[in-house]
Amino acid sequence: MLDMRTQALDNFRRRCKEHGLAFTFQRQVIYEAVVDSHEHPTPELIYEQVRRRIPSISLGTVYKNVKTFLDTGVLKEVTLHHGSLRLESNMTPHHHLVCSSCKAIFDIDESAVEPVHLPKSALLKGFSIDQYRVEFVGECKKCRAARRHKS
Amino acid sequence: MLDMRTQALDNFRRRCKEHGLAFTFQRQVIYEAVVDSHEHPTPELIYEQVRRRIPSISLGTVYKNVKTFLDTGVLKEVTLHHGSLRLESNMTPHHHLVCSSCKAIFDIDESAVEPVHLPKSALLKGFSIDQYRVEFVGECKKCRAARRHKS
DNA sequence: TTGACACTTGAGAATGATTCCTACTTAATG
DNA sequence: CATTAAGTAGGAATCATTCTCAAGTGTCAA
Repeated sequence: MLDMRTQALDNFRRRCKEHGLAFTFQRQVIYEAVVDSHEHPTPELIYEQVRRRIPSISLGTVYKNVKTFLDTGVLKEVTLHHGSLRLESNMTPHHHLVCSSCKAIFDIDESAVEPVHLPKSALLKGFSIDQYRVEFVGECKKCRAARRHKS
Repeated sequence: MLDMRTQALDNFRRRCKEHGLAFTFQRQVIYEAVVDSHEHPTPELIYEQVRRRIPSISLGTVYKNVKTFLDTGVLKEVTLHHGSLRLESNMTPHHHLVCSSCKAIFDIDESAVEPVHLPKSALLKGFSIDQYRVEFVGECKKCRAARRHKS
């Protein structure tokens, strides 16, 4: 038990070093809160969890470190399109091509992708499935060109 | 040309009736702005477009009607998770099962879904693809049960 | 170990996205 | 055409997120 704690701490300390981040207690607790939560939490939820261990922590610190973790690749975000609602008028099933840099979204016709079957694990959980979409994430032509110019 | 306009208008008028919505000019212009934009626009962007035709329109009206369109199924949203950042600590490739009602997200192991090949259309557009994810959308056990109780 | 310096924290103000409220129109219906 | 339910503009209110700054802490070389 204590071993696991210590080990987790060491792991995180190493990870910070790898990513050039200073190790702080706040960071450790925030990171652990995300890992321990199996529900893809929001920053607000993390804040609630972390406050149990560090009552004086500020919401701003949670946001700042979440951002740092995202920037350095310690964590990921579920969707690249949080922040603002994006609308869709094509009501027929189709897939998406997303640029991770400029967030542009291109439609891909359903027929261009071979059908995906529902995984058994989904049905086991009592889920009813209405549809699925495949999201291909990459970099669009423009953004690639722009990045080359810089470097 | 004029025919197409008239036809589009009639189409939209019919669609409103089908969904029990009053037909208004604002609604028509907002809807057309979404359909004409091929970039999965934000409400703000729609607002800018619509203002060219109806300078007096208010942003609130755009939001309200977008919401109405979403509620009635005239439009869809690209992601169910705009609004707040959702974090991911599982850095290995995997897929998601999403409840359209409570927005819960469950992970599905990559091995549970047969590999999807990249569509040619993506490559044609000069896109470089890093990864893909499949998102299965449906209703979780809890939400289904809750809905049954109501009705 | 220590000191300098850069990075981090907490608190609150500021911003951006979205919803709510209200008084004033307008569309639908008979 | 009159009634009535629904929609509109405008602004205030709310929620999520970022920014600012003064005070505190981690890092690294000596």
